[in-house]
Amino acid sequence: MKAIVDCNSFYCSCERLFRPQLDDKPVVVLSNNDGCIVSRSDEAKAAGIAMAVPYFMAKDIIAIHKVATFSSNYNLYGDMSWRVMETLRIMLGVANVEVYSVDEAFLDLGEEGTNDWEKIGLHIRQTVEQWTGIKVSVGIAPTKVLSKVANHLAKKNKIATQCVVVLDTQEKINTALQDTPVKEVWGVGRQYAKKLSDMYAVFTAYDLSRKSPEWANKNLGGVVGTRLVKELRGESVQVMEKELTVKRMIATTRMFGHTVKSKEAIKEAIATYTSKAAEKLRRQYSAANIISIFVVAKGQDHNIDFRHGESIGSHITLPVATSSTHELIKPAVALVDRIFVEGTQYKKAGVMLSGLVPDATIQGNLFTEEKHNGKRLLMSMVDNVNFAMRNDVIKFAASGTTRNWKMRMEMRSPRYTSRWDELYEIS
DNA sequence: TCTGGGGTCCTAGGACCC
DNA sequence: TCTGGGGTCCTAGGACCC
Repeated sequence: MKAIVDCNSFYCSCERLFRPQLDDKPVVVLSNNDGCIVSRSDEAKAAGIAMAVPYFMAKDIIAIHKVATFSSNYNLYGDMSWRVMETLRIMLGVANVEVYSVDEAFLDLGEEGTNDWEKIGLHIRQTVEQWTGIKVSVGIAPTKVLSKVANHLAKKNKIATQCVVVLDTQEKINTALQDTPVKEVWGVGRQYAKKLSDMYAVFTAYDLSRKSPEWANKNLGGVVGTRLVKELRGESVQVMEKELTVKRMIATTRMFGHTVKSKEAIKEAIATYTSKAAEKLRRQYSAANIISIFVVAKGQDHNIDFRHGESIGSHITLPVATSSTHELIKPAVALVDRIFVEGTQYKKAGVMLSGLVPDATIQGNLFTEEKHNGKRLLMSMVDNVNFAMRNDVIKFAASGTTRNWKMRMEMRSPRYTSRWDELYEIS
């Protein structure tokens, strides 16, 4: 059996840990730049605040219902996430926990059919809450996709289910699938949901489970759809990812706090994002072959995908893969000259590193001097100092010092669990 | 006036190789 | 007039996830 453990309104729950007076009050957390609402407590949902709405559009309803509002505090959420995952690893063994996202993990519960899955689910939920203070929902079923369905039902019905739903018989599975609109199935997004209902009269997860894998192969994106239907029918084809996987692409992209029209400011931002991306790169012991940048002008769709849109992006393939900030910054900043247009107001920029390889086995280049991924040791020291002291104590001059393009973050709570000078105080 | 920031997998088609 | 049969690698683009 597989389980998925999903933290309830994760970012809001983290904020409440240190403000228990907010426990039964509406709470929301905003995205970077205080742009949209990305996490809502049940009370905020009940007040009618939708997911992902722009903050400025929700301000009225927030005021009316006195909703506690926070900027996102990723240091806090990251640390709490680690505590939750560590609890699961201690309970089930490292090999049986697959961290799926900051607030979700799949568990492998083994195959014995005699287990009391409800009891196991409840025990997991209670232990995580007791050890970390974070409330979770647990879905248990024969496959990953079905466990997601179970989890969905647990969250929809917290009181009756005690946040644990088990689908261990075909009967329970069928009932659950009939209660689930097809668009809520994991792997069915907006496009497929529309196609399924408009063209094939598939409205519920149950309808989809009645289709054959061959049908899915033809009409639902090939092998992806095939796997999806098989999982809905109880055949486990999505295996647990046992090993820590390294990322194949690393991106750092941000909206600016205000629009920016000076080329120098754009270059500072690109240099800063490159430093951030390079840190992520070194954290997973990778080096990058390709560096891409993009900018988004004021009028353009801010959601534009950084891999597309030739006109605003540019990339360069490096002669030799590297993870050194200084070797990445120079070409990244040079790319700004290619795409910057004088007189344009920009609102967003980003850097993306790809063509990633392990930094221990970098392919040399016949035509360049061998440098051994220059200054790897120096970079490690910079990373260590920045980690131990404070973000960006040491930075590259190209990143600038004024940074008037930096994003807004006006309502962030203290980093209670990861900064000595921001510890929770009891008076 | 103000709308996030990351990631994944898969497929089709073109270039190129023998 | 006729014109093989495999491969691989890369890129662009489409879908999805949180």
